[in-house]
Amino acid sequence: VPRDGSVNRTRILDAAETLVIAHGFAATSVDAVIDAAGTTKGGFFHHFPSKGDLGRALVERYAAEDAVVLDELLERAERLARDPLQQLLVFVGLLADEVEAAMRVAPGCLFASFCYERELVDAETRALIESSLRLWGDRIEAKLQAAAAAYPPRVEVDLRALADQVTTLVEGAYVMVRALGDATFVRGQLEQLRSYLELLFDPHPAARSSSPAAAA
Amino acid sequence: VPRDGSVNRTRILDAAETLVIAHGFAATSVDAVIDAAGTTKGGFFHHFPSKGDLGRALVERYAAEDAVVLDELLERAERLARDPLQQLLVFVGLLADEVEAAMRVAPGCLFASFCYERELVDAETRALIESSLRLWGDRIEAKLQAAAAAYPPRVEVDLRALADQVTTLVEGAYVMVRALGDATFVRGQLEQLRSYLELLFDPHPAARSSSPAAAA
Amino acid sequence: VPRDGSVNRTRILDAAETLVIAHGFAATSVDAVIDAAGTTKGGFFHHFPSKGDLGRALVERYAAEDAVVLDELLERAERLARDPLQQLLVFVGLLADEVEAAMRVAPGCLFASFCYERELVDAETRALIESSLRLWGDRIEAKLQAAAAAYPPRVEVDLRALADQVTTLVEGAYVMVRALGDATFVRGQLEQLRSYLELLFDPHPAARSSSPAAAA
Amino acid sequence: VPRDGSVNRTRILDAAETLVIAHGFAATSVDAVIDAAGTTKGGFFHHFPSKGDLGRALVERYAAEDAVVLDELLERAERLARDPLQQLLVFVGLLADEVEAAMRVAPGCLFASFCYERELVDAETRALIESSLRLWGDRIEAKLQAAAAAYPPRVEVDLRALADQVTTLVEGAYVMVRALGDATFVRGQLEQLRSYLELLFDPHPAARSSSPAAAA
DNA sequence: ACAAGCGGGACTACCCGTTGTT
DNA sequence: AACAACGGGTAGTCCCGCTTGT
Repeated sequence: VPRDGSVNRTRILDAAETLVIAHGFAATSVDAVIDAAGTTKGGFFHHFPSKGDLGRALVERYAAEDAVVLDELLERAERLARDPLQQLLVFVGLLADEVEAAMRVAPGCLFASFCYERELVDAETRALIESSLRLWGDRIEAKLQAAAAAYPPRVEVDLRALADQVTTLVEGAYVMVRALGDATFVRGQLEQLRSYLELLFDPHPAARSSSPAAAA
Repeated sequence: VPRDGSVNRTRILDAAETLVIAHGFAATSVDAVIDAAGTTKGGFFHHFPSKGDLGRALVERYAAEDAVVLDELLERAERLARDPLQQLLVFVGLLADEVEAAMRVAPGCLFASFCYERELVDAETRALIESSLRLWGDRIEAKLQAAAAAYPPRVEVDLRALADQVTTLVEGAYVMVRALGDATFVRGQLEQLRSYLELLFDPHPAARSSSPAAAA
Repeated sequence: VPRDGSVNRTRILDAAETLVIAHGFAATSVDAVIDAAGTTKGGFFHHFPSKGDLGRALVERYAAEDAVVLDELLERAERLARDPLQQLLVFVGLLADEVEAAMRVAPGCLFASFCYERELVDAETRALIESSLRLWGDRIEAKLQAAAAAYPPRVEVDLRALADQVTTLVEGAYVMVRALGDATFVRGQLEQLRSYLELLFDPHPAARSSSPAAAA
Repeated sequence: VPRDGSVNRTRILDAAETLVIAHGFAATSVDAVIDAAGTTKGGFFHHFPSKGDLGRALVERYAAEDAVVLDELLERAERLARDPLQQLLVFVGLLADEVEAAMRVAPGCLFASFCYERELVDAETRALIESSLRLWGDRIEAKLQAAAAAYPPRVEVDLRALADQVTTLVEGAYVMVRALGDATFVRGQLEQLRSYLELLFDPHPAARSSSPAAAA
């Protein structure tokens, strides 16, 4: 192997990811990426024939990491609880931790950054984003079906839409956090989802009424 | 009326809004706006001293329209139902109609477009977005408190977070719709919220498992 | 009319023509044209949306001037002689003067410059060049037919090929002049053509043999 | 033989020659040559210290091949005919075949490609081109003198200019073929030259008008 | 001999904003 | 008040050639 270019390549991707999440893709100039990564035009275009290729590589890497996070959270939830409903509740809790931490680092989802410049993104990259988001829905829907089999839902629900609510809330929370500037916002939203799941699959609804209350 | 420059101004804003929602603000060039609006450089810079001023004007107009929509939906909900819980449920339903229709026209929220280029947006514009989003939370939270007073929530909940879930779901849905390409997605998410509200404020939980319909 | 941009535009075209003939089109950078024309990037791209458009404009102007030269030379030849053969001989002589003068200014034909980067030139520009060169053939062929009607050619000849020999020799001479550095070269070649025409349409071949000779 | 680098070198030269004739030298990037030759940066700069060196090598090889072609055509003409005039006529005919075939492969003369970017070519390369073209003139002029000795020319002619007409017509024809897209064009021009030579050195001009064929 | 990462500069294209002119 | 011409700067792309490694 000649000089290992992957180091430089990774530095470029890291710098670009930060900048894209902060400013958007179009507003992130190649020069800015180069400066942040400490490399040069030549080096950049050696690794990425065009800015569009950088975008695709960015999304590819992000999607791969995203899939790993999903797997890990599910796995941990499955280890921490045996009951499918409990696993789901734990999963949502773990996710809240994860996302809140991520928001403190970089308050934004790379996928959303690209979605908000949708018309300028090539089809391949869009497909990558789509399948990444669908993966979350698929995995969570499966868990929901297991939970629904054990605990019949108290109202008729579209389990797919419910599964997609996880990603929807997280994506929405990213926007809200950017607008309101409060990183704890996600947790609040995911807590609502946990309450919903508990109420929806509650086998003994009447027993609950003992705990009253509402926060300010 | 003598020659009214506001016609031209409106045409520029309309064209710009469409382009910004499609491509983002940074990727929307003044020239492109001019072409789409059918005007010229001179005309543009007569109405907007700089591109940034266009951005602010865009957000201002969008915020004003947004406040009107919020008012109207709440008012209609209040006319259609007397019970605060029912008003909320109606409101969420009306909102689903509204947003789904908006998504077919332009699948995106202007606020989110600017949030995703946050670092580049001036403080005044950001403040405008923030207060717009907080307004929804404020109004809905008030309704929730009324509902909670009438129907003690079956689990402890943060009513503010619950109120914010409306905007969070809508913003998240915009991202998801762009990623998945399915405009009906919002409705599915807001239906979940309705179910959650029903379960949360249900005065007769035990009776539910047989009749899944909403109580009067 | 606002500020008269045609002055600036003409300056750009003049500078570009000189540079393209000297270095070729690809090797002529827009920056070099700008410097030579004393204008700026903005000014340049206002008049020519792309470098390719400059190329086309260059060829268009050159073709128009070329057609004028052809007309004038033919007209002058027709005034200086009545006999079609004599007109042709005069025409070739006038052309020699014209081309030799042109070569001292800029030793090259713009058409040829573009032909030598043929694969990079757009179809419209190529068509323009083609029809310009065909025009010379057409006009000269017509004259040749008149001459041939008066003086039957002494050998069978393709009058079209003979007509095209004028442009072929001029184009070839441009290459040779660039290679050998001798601007008088064209005259020598066109003199040959005159001799050929004289011999070909000579009504009294036998009488000629009295003048022997050959130069070193 | 051990590893022979000359194979790779030749592949580079071949690829470069094709590209230069198609696009010109300046417009031919080293990267494009590398791709077409199937080699790499390292390989290229091993054989050619700079792009300019490639240019010179290209011209050197082309000049050498050109000299061989000239020798062969003259030699064949000398074998096919004994009379110097006939040898010339045969030579021009053979040349027409040769050039027409060459034009179908690559419609252009490498020398002319460089001449049309004259200002950018180094002196050594230019000298090479000049002497190559002079060589044709020298050899043909010698033949013409032999012919003129045997058959006194019917009009006073500059034999050097006449000798140079061969290269001039061929170079001019390359331009015309590129412009008009008709590879048979050269033949037509060289046929004119043959007619001219026949008429010029015709010992029995009067007899011609009835028998247009060539005399033995 | 060849392979590939890399440096930095140059090129085309475009962008935002200004200036005159009608 | 509308508009073309213009100014200067920046964007993305590519290019040549050097260096480091095998």
